[in-house]
Amino acid sequence: MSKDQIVGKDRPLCVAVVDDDRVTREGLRLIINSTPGYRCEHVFDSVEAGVVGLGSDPPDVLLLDVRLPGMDGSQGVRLFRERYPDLKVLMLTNYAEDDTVFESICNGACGYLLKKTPPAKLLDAVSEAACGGAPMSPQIAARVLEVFRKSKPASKVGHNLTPHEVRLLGLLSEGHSYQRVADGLSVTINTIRHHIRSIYEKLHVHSKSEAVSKALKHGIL
Amino acid sequence: MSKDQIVGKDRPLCVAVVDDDRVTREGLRLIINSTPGYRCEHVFDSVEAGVVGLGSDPPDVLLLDVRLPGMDGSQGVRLFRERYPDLKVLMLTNYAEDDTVFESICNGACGYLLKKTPPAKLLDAVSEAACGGAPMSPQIAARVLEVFRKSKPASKVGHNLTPHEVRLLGLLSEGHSYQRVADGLSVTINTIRHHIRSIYEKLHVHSKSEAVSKALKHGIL
DNA sequence: AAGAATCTCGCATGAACATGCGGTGGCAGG
DNA sequence: CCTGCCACCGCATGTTCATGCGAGATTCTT
Repeated sequence: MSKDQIVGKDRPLCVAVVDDDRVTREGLRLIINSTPGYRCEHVFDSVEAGVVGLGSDPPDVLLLDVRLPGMDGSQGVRLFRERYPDLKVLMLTNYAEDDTVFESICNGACGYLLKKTPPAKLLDAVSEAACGGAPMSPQIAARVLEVFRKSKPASKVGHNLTPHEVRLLGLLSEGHSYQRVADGLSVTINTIRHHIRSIYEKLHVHSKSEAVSKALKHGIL
Repeated sequence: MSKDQIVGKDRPLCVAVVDDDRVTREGLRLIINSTPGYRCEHVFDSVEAGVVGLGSDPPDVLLLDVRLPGMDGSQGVRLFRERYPDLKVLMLTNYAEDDTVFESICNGACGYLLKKTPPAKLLDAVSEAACGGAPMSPQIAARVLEVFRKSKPASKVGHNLTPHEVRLLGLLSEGHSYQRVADGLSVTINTIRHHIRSIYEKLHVHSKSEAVSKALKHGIL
């Protein structure tokens, strides 16, 4: 574990917490401060308080609750990341089903933990985040993978298309005309037309845009 | 931890291993069998050997090496999943940089671990996988998130398009002609033309197919 | 009340496309 | 050897599209 690269050095790993629940907040602070190599100096009850409270001395890692009064954590992560580009933000949530998972990730969160994560694993996750990793509770990771899979669904299935036809389709999707494609591939425009015909038959479409749409949605491109 | 839901019950968690390196293979078997609640009865040195060797009694979890002689693990995972739909496949790899990560995931792997993962964490991951989680080494998770972010980049940003224009674009991507869209929306074809013009300007494209392509890639549709 | 944005509609012209028909040659498998 | 699949080439017809120029209506902001 690359954990040792940080923990155990002269400087302790600095963690801040944003959570509207006082018990959780202080509990985390206690856990962190009672572990050698970790330090928690700042806790806040909202994103708004956090962005001003951190000042010019940001921590290494921020534990950020998802559900907060005022600005949501899933939105807030963007604020923090804009102000402190090196800050690693770990989201905390009670429910793996929460759809804000994806929003948070797109906004720059580097990890996502369930609040029921035991202290030892939580601290593990903190140091892994500090090292550039992306610790996630397995339930949450499962949801991410699910979406990930859907985004690249086919990948070689239903693929009657020949490699040539795929390449052609790719060029068309970039907005090239038949003539441009023909020139690019050093063939005649008539050849292009022929291939397009085959593509249309195989994809059961009748226009360039429909072909492109189908190809993209089915992961052919 | 939902681990307790499986481990500790009457039936031990059954694990199989596919790895071409004998030391790794037997090492894993030893680790697993020397831990209460886990059982490893089958180890194989290739995907091919695994798919026939498992027979009609598949394990709960399969640890599958990525790099293998013959069929790659990243491809093999599909085979295993087709034959045993309930089987959870955890990929093992030496390098987090490996691009087969994504291929494996799309092919049905439920998790991805670095081989240097310590035994305790590995067994943890196994039981988490068995419970439907998706354990991933943080370095690998970081790569997944990176790709994930890129795949949903805009989603509400750069969205100059008006709702009408978006709807129009959607219809066009389905292969409808201007006239059909016009009829569908009860407007003239000239109106459609005008909107298309605006869309082209905003997306900086010059053809239907390019517009559809850009819209799909940027998550506008 | 002025201005911006959006939606509506019109016309004209050249370019691009969809689809019909035809043909040659190569290479794999039955 | 023949049949199918693929890549290549040609032509002709009618349809659709891209883009130039206009204009009037609504709604929301300033």
